[in-house]
Amino acid sequence: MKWDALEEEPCSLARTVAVIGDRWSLLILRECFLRKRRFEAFQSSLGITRHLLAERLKKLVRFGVLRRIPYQQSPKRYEYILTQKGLDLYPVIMSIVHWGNIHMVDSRGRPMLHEHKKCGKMFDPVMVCSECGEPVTAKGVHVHPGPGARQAPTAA
Amino acid sequence: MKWDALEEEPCSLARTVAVIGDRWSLLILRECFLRKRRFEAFQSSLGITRHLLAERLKKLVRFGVLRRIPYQQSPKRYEYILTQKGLDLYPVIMSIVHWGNIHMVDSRGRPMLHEHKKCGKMFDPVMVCSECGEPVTAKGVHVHPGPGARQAPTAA
DNA sequence: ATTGACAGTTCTAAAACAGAACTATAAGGC
DNA sequence: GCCTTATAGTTCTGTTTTAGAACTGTCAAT
Repeated sequence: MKWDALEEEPCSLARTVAVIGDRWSLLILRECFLRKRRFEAFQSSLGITRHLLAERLKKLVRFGVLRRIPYQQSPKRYEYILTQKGLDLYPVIMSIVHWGNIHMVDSRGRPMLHEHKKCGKMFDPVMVCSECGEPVTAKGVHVHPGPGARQAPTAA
Repeated sequence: MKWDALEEEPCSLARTVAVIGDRWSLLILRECFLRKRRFEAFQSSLGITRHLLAERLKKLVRFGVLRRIPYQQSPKRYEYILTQKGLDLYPVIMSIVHWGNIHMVDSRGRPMLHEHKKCGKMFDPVMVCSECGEPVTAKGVHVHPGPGARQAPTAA
């Protein structure tokens, strides 16, 4: 299956994987959420090759996750900032970080702590139901085909 | 940077990307959450090559996300089920699906709807603070170095 | 004895990636 | 004017990963 085919799948997970499901995109987005914006900044803190970085940035711009904006004329220089679509990836990033915090840290503990400005405390993200506010677990959810489901009986 | 190096990074996101940050692992896990368990089932519904499927399953078992369990003797046959570590990826999967639902669906609408058994309603997942229960956004969070932070001034 | 189901393994060609060098534009120091 | 530095890429070559198809081994059913 080609990458392009993934985007066309009738599955929201597959389509999102087409955007962020490679080795570098999520790491680039991590840097974006840490307020990094420039090519050299991404390259030096990630250790990604320049070639691949240029390509990934193009991809993220093409998908509307980042916007490429000139920050000076002569010589023209651009920086990359998160669009609203990109900012909306925050729960994805945070849930990944949280899983890593629980299951992948070594004896030294978490590399980062997160403070919720509103309440002032260090917190973990919790996923709850938009309707009743109770936590959501795999076993507590029932799946139904939606209007965009594929007709053939294949998973979506 | 090699995949192995990713696992060693002092960053919970990087370490999690080492587990799920490729093109197929998340799709395999999607099938697991949809109660698929067997090699042939994964292969036929994903269209992944058998070679790569075998390798990815091994990787997920090695990381403790899946467990390989015999379901019959003679001939020996195995199936793959989610461990607790794997079940804990549910918020990651759901936040990815939700982002796709908002930003990647075509005119036909969502391929899938999710019902919260507890309240009986179709819902969206919402990420809230474990301490105060209020929703979490990128701008409402402040990041601090934790005990596992790298000493050199590099992003983690 | 033959077919089919299942869970893989092995092979070759194509695509993606790593690592390093190179290009283009301009500012600043001498 | 000439040299160095900064930034944002592009180009090149060799290695690794992936796609696609065919093949293996074990057993049950016909």
